[in-house]
Amino acid sequence: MHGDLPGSPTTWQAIRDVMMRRIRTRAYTPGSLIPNEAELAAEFGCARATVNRALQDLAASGFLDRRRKAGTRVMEAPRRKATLDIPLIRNEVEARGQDYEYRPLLREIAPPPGPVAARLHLSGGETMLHVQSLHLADGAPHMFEDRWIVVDTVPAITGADLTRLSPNEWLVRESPYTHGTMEFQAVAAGAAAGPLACAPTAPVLSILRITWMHEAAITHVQEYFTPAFRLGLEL
Amino acid sequence: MHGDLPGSPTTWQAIRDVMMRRIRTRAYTPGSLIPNEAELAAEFGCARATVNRALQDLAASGFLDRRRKAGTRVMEAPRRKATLDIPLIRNEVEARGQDYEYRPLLREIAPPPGPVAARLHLSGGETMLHVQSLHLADGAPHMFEDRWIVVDTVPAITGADLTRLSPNEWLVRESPYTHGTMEFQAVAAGAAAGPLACAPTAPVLSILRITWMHEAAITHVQEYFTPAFRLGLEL
DNA sequence: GAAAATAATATGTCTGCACATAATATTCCT
DNA sequence: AGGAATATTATGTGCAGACATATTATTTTC
Repeated sequence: MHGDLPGSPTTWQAIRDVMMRRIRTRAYTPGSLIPNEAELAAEFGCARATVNRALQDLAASGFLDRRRKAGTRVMEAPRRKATLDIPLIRNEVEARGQDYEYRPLLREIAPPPGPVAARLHLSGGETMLHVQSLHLADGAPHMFEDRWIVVDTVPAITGADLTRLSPNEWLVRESPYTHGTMEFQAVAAGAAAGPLACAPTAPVLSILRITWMHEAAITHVQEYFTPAFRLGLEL
Repeated sequence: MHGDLPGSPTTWQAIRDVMMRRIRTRAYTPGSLIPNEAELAAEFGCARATVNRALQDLAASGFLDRRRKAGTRVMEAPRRKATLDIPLIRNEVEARGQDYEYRPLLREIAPPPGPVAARLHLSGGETMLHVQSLHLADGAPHMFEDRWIVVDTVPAITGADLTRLSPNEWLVRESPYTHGTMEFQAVAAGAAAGPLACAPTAPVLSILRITWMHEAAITHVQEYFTPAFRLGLEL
């Protein structure tokens, strides 16, 4: 069982990688107990704290399940988590080497429509900033966004210049959020067909995103991507 | 600047949470340097290693940028990464309190079509297992999957009983993967319309997933969800 | 004045030790 | 036998000290 570390430096990352390999290759099978920290420390020739750091990392990534006294076991269904970073549209477009352009289409103060108010836990009488805008890549429509912002939560938004900076970029910079939700679905382009220059029946990927500052809703955005768009991510 | 910890226990998580709050509330502004580890250790009245553990966690989460000698600064655009766990369809359905059912539709040995071969870096002459199946929730169609499996990479699959266990569940149990990719897009139901019992023009969410064992492709799956489906996740 | 050598600094990490905490195993008592 | 008290065990976390490493700042050299 020895021979995995050829006398190499015993950093906690190195130990994590060896353990990861053992999990992947099923040297440790799903559901089984792995040796305890003291034994592993002896095997790797390092301090127990170093093993502990490595195993904590794997547990945080969902590959191990650790419980005091019960020991450490390999997770049955290694809940593969895809980490999908949510880049600013600008960065996403520019990362592909394309030119980014932002075009504001509408800006008004209005009360929220029923579904928006409901999702944000509002009564419906609040003052909200309603913004529609189009994001372009190399001059072609890329994404149309329909956004509602709760003015009470982010008062400074009313004074923001949203002609050059997109509301999302402004919010990211000026208004941190504590949590939020996202929903992906496929819809017919419908009202977004005009700005996206596609057929109203064309299937488009739509993302609904809602963010919160503690119990106060910040914003509600529905994004409609151009029909050809594919959202890719690594596992 | 003191008074954040009322003499409470100084665990690294507590320190992380205090620092997180300072970032969120802009006590530390984006782009700015925060005090170094020694200073923070003095402030919190703990060892430097404890502060280090806390800051490493925040850096791993993307809130801080740390560099030797340069110090630690708050990330300009806290790249929020949504972690989307990829549950087995069975678990996803059952988590909603619905009955899960799996129905195999097709099973054949065939060479891969061009696009599949290209994405898996195959020549096109390989033996592959082609499987189509339908996943149902409470008796209604939920997802249709069209899967190609590289027999050379997973020889045992040819002997697997896929009439009761879905190929995905079999693969998760028997064949670990090293990495993979996912792509989301909106498409017209098309050929999936039959199994999903919807119009061929209905917009459906489609996920393309490819997994690898080192350089060898394992499987290529195209999943088509029922039109009403929304994929939700937390930020 | 430009390039090279040197110093200073902040983070990265390991070690050995101590004690805390949670969960299980064992013993003891009635 | 049943239940409560106690011991045992594996992980969780803290501490102080030491050295490694990357990067920037400073000084020296030609």
